[in-house]
Amino acid sequence: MEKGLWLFSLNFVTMKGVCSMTHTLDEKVYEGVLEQIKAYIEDKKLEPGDKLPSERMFSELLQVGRSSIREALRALELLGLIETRRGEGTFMRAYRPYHMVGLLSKFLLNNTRTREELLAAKQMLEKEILILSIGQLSSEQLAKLQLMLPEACNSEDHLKLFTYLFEESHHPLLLSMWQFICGFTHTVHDITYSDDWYRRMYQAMIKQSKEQMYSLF
Amino acid sequence: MEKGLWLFSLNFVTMKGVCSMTHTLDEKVYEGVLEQIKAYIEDKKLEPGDKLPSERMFSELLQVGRSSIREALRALELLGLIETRRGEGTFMRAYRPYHMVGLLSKFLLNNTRTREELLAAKQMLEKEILILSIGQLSSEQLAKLQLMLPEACNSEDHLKLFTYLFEESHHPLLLSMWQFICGFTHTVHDITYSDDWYRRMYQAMIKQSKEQMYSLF
DNA sequence: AGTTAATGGTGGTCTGACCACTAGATTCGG
DNA sequence: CCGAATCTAGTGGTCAGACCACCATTAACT
Repeated sequence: MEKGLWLFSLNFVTMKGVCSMTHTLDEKVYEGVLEQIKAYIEDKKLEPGDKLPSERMFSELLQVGRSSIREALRALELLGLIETRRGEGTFMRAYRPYHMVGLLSKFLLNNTRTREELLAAKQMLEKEILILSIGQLSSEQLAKLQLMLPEACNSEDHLKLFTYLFEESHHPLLLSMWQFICGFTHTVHDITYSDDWYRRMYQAMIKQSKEQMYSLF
Repeated sequence: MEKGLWLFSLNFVTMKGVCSMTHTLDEKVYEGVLEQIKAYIEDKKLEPGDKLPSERMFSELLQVGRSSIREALRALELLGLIETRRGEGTFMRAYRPYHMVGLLSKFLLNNTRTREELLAAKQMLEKEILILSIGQLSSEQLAKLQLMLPEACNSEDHLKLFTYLFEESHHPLLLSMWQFICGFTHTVHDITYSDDWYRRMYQAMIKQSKEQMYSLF
């Protein structure tokens, strides 16, 4: 049958220490499975959208129980690397950092959910993206930016403006972190900037002056 | 017996659509279990080191199969929230994101785009905590800080130094974010600062000069 | 030809069983 | 009486088999 060409090299001969140690001791099976699946993905050069073998197939290929396969797949799903559709199968998925950020934050915020922390983190991200954007925007982008300057202290406009900045700077990780925090601060009292603040921000952006930008915070 | 005071409210009576839908459709059982376990932890105020009920206990309490319990626990383990010891049980754990980080990094080695993003985010956090620390440290803390200045470009010392800063500033959210990112950059080539950099950073801290601090980046 | 019914494959879940391991109770020997 | 060896109950780790709900395809029927 030769079903094991790239096969699992761990076999648990547990009798009296006779144990073919391809794996470090105490390594759980699902961790080994994870390695093998990764190897499979790389070997077959699977890309987002491609279909993975079924759980039963993997189970037979790797010679481990289906539950172990499932635990490994669950890990990959948590990481946002695969997607499972009941009745269809398991598919590769484009890696999206926000998945990870959201997941993390969900638990991070259990211990640390003081308002001040969230606001500080949010402000930090906004400051950072402004600094990163300095000198990076074309005249067209600057014009767009000017149009987005809020006339009133409107939180929606604020959201739009910074979303635009994050997107144009091609930094999805920072964007997702910021968006997530915004999701929380939205309910509570949020920091609001004055109209003047936005104007000065825009001036600093035009003049490409980091000092002026920093002085805003 | 009254075993279900805070109990799971989903019960899958699958006969002919008689199904008490407390959960949104298509939610997987293990996701519901995750919520319940989280609620249990908060309700019982479990802290790092405390023991959780056994898998079989949870299975009976929540009226779901043990495998579903295990999938939820596996997720918590990946997130670094719990620790399982064979023959002993499942225990709470101080949050350490490195597990998930290690897993993820195995799958993202080749994505340079992601790598750059992570480094940028890391640097942003380090800059921020330095700024936040200015003027907040006592003379004793400054002395400690001075002792921690790395003589060589040592990544371990770097880690210690910033961990100290994050902790002293009582900003666990930023600390967690930073630690998480460090987990990634640890494996790959990391940004390193020169000895001189650390000295100037210390000088800026003493002089309480934001400008000097900013100029480091 | 177009609609409907049957089929096989898939992930999702539950059950029961066995293993290796640990800690505490029990027993034994001094 | 006390220390050491042993037994035991409970735990996580794993597997196998079974069922379910779901989906896509195919086969059958009108």
